[in-house]
Parts: sequence; structure tokens; C-alpha cells
Amino acid sequence: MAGDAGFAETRGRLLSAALEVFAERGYRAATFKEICGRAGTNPAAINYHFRDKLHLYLAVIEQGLAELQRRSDILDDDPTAPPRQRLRHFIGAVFRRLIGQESPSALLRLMACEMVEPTAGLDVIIQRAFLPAFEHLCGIIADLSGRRPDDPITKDCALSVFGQCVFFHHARPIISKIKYPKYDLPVLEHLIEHTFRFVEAGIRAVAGQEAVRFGTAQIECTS
Amino acid sequence: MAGDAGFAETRGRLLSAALEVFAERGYRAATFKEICGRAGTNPAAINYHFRDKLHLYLAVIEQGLAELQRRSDILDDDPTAPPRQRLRHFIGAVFRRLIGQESPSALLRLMACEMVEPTAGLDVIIQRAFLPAFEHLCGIIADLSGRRPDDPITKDCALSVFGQCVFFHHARPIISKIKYPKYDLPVLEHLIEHTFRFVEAGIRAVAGQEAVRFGTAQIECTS
DNA sequence: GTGCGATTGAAAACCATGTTTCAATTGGAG
DNA sequence: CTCCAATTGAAACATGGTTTTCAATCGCAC
Repeated sequence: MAGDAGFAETRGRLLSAALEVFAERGYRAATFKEICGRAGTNPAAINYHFRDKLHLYLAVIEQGLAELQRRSDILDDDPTAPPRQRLRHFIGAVFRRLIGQESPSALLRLMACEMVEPTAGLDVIIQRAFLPAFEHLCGIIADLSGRRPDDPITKDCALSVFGQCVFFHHARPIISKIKYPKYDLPVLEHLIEHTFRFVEAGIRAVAGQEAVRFGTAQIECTS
Repeated sequence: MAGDAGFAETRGRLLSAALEVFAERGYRAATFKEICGRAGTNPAAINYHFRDKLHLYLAVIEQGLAELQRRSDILDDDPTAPPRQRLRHFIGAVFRRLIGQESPSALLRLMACEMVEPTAGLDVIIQRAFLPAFEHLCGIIADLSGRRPDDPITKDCALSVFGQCVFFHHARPIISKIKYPKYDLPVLEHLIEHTFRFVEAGIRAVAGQEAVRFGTAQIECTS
């Protein structure tokens, strides 16, 4: 080998920089200039280590997924805890990932980009990141509503919950002009609390099987 | 004047074509090639009529706003109707605009693009399209919850409602792989009904001022 | 009919981006 | 020390997209 940095070193810097840039701008709008600028390398290094932009992107996804599996606080909750608490934990984890600065956020943001502008990486992201989280959420909703996890209505609710979380991330340019100029920690906590209460009631209304169960649970929660 | 088409004629064709393409692909990904292809003109015509891509885009927004004001079925509901009905009308109108094929949809889709990838046109869209719809929605929610339209909690709920609608449009690439391969009319109606019930309960839970009011309203609705 | 200004088409220039080339550099093996 | 393969930097190349140029066309005023 040669170079002052070493193979793994520059490869790693490229991966990190690319993960950031792809997550910020999406696949298409991300440029070599910016990636190489942050990584402190030449465009040639991308070709050398990853062949081309697409393969760099796929490698980024791969790395993001690996990191996600290593330290995921979305899926690892206590399955014996009451479902309301698990739902709140889930929402908080997704919000913090999407909006906060923590490291493993990038993959989730990248997933958000894929929603709008799908690429060849969409399938693997869906299979290995979205579906597990989605099914986990379905499980929580099932516990909360009494329906089965694979009930179509359960899935509709899971989509709605996900949509709430993603929207507050996606629409930030507009939201910042309407109400929350920036998402600092107190605002984040407020949004999590709001979203939790909002979707919990939505789930009970749409998926709850008996009005009685719903009514009592809600009163206990609101008062 | 000269040319077989005439000034207003080609200008109009360009505007229509550009509105479509911008709404489908977003500002950046839209190309002259596609716009001119659909309009049946040369790139030079864009320069001649609108100076450059940005000004074409701004003109497109202007036209979309004008058309929106002319035939808007989002804002013109019956203010004396019960708030639940008005909420359902609002959600249906937004869904159909975002997902359906009707003509004035394009501006709303364009707005959705601006959320993800803001441009110089964002401000005018917010001021003249988003804010009116948003305030209208706040009014409905206020009627529904008993809060004031400018109450922060009312606004949070309005964001959530908007988020629900926008998500089902934005995340279509993922949703099509999870549950709804395509959005035909029955699916659309189902999503509208689901969203309405979901957010109505969310609003009552988050913004409703007394648990009693909430409980009775909900039972009446669910059973 | 002639000339003029408005409009358009074809092509070229320009620019940004992804990709490739190639020579230079480096660290280790023999 | 010398050679070798791995790695990198600088610059060239190709491509696709936007903007400009310029000549050709057309309708109208005179």
C-alpha cells in the first residue's frame, strides 16, 4: 500500500462524507465536489474505491444499515411495557433520528429522500430498514387497538403514524416559516408529545374495536 | 408580431407544459428538453418569453396561483355546515388535488415539491396558497375543538392534518410497495375516509378542551 | 410591395457534473 | 537499494443541461 492515509482511512472518510451529503441533498443533487470537499479527497478516489456514484451510494446505504443494526433504539424496546409507552418511545426515537443530530440519523433522512426520489437503493432500504420498523410499529398498534398486526386497518394507522413523523422533517422549510423557526430540543420534545397524543387518539378511533374501550382509555389519558 | 402561433399562444403552451413538468419533477430535475418537447417549441422560446428557467418557474407559480383563486374547491365550503363535514370536505379536496388528475392539482403538487426542495418561489407560494389554506383549516379545527384559530395547539393540529395528506402523496414510492400498488378511485376514497377519522380523533384528543365533549362526540362517530 | 419589428428554429457556446486517464508518490518485499 | 503494486492528485474528457447567438420567417404599417 501507499499514500499517507491508507486504504481503509480514505474509504471511511468518503463513506462518512457521502452519507452526510446524500442524506442532506438526495442522490441526484449530491455532487462529487461537495463529497470530496468534505472528505478531503479527489474525485478519482471515488472511482478507485467505489467505481462510480451509484456504487458509492449503495455502499453508503450498506454502511448506514449496518450502523442502524448495531445501535438501534427504535426497535429495542421492552415488549412487556404497556403499548402506549412503546408507541411514545417509537415516535420519540423516529423524531430524534430524523431531526436530531445523532449519528445514525443519516440513514433515516436518506430513507426520507428515497420516498420522494426513489433510486436503485430503495428496495434494500425498504426491506432492511423500513419494513422492520413498520412491522414493529404494527405490533405496537395491534397491542393498542386489539386488532391483528397484519390487519389492513392496522397498516393504515402505521402509515399515518409514520407520515406524521416524516412530515415534520420533510416540510421543515415551510414549517419554519409558519410556526417553528428552528427545531431545538424543547420544540422537539413538544412535537413528540403532540404527535404521540394525536396519533394515539387516531389509532383508537380508526382501529379500536369497541367504543367503550376507547372512551375510557382516552379519559384516563386526557384528564 | 409574427410566427404562425402568436405571442400569447406559445407563451401559454410553455406555461402549461412547464407547470406539468415542474409539478412532476421539481424545479431542479425539470429540463428544457422535456418542457419544450411537450410545448412543441424551442429552448429559445423560453429565453424569449421568460428570460431563463427561474423566471419561467416564477411565472408558472403566478399562473398556478391565479388558476387556484379562480376555481378553488378547498376554501369555498359552507361556513355554516357542521365542522366535521367541513373537515372532511377539506381533506377530500386536498387529497384529490394532490393525487387525482384534476387540472388545478399541479400547483399543490408543486407546493409539495417546494417543501422538500425550496426555491425562490417558496415565499410567494406560502403567502398566497399555503397560508390561506392553512388558516382555513385552523378555522375548521377551531370550530371542532372550541379553541381559537390562532391558538398554538390549533396550529399544531393543522400541521398534523396537512402532514397526513401530504405524506400519502409524497411517500407514494414506498407506500406502493407496502400496501397500495396504485391509487385508483376506491383507494383514494378509502384513504380520505381513513385520514378523516384519524385526524378528527387526533384533533379532539389534542385540542379538545373537555374530555366529556370528546367522549360523546367520539362515540357518536364510531358507533 | 417594401421595410420593420416581433417571433421562432437551428445551432453553437457555455457551464457543471460524472468519469477516466495517467503520471507521481508512497510503503513495503525481496 | 530497487522494484512493485497500491493509492492518490491533477488534469483531460464526455455528457447533459442551460443560455446565447443569429439568421430566417412572418404580419403589419406605410
